[in-house]
Amino acid sequence: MDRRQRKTRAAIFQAFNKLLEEKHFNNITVQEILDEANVGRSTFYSHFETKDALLKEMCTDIFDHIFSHELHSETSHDFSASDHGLREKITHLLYHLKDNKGNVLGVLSGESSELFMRYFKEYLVTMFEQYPDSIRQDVPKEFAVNHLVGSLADDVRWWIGNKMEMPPEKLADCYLKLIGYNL
Amino acid sequence: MDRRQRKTRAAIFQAFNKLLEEKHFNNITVQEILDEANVGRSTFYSHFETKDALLKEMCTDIFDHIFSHELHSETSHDFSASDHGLREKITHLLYHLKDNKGNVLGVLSGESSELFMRYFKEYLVTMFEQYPDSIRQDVPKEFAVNHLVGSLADDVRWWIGNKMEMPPEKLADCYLKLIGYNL
DNA sequence: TTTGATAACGAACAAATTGTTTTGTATAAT
DNA sequence: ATTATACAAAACAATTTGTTCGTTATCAAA
Repeated sequence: MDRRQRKTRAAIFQAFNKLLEEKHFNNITVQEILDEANVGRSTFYSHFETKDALLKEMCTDIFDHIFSHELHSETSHDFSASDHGLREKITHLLYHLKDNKGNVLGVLSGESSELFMRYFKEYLVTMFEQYPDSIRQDVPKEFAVNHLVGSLADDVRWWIGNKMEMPPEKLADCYLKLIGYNL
Repeated sequence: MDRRQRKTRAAIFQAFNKLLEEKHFNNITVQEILDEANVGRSTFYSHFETKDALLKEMCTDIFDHIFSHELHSETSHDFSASDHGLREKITHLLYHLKDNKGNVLGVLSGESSELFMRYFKEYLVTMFEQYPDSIRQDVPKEFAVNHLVGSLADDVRWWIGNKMEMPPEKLADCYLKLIGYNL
């Protein structure tokens, strides 16, 4: 990709993210993004079809980044114990979210988290399916998965809304306690 | 309130709700609402300042209705056992949601549930505060409440999305199991 | 460094949408 | 029956959207 393209794309993302921290998605005009990013109108529309598409691409960008790290061997954050458990997986995920604080704060802490949350949950569903033990058998599976994913996503949103003050290990611990995950 | 006002207000609510079942809030124009409700443009704006205000008023209308029933003595749905427990409270709430299926389906099953969920959670917070026993002590209280409220709201959304097939008692039971509420 | 390609700019544009205003008609409450 | 006012319809300015086009600036490759 051309350096110029990367530059504008980054500028638009950054501007959009900043605006999302201040106001709702619906109330942000393309013109505001243009002014904030110092980008021409035609340039914007050569990159993104609509404002919705922009949000969508920004979300996938973030998750592709975070969850690609998630798949690698974990060399950046060292855990003393094994890293195959759900607890470690969640902790790891939270660390990556924290590393990308600047990118997720706007979309996830603001009032426009709806779309972002949808994507987030999609990824979480696949994550939980790797841990069948976490899914209780005494309730319908579909319900159980929805509950695990929904509550984790919501807890994470709360966490981000609180400036990620709580340490990742602590959040993971609290979450696992509340879903009755005892190992 | 004038009968004519009630009539238009109801027509607008119904039209808006129908449209919400079909498409996202953002993509619904005022003109579509007018056509669906057979209401003049000036009339609409004499009732609601904006489209956002319309959604907001519709949400509060629904909740005021549901939760006012919630406060009454429960004569409509008969529970054999006592009705002071969290389990009964939740079951009761679900019944009322089911009674108002026509009003909540659009706002809560569609893609625009964000705002509705916010209101819903506000009411749920006050509900849970009436049941201190449900809030675990081994995690920060704020976190625990957020988790209980968020997951219940999310479970209810899932339930509504599934056409409320699962019986209220069953849903309440599944939820209480997953939050580790053992009576 | 030159050169060809292409990305960005800026202005102007039509189309859609919003929210307001006005005038005349219909319907409510008393 | 009378007075209030809610409604409809149409016209309106103001925003916003998404497109087009001619020009300039920047990149990558030779």
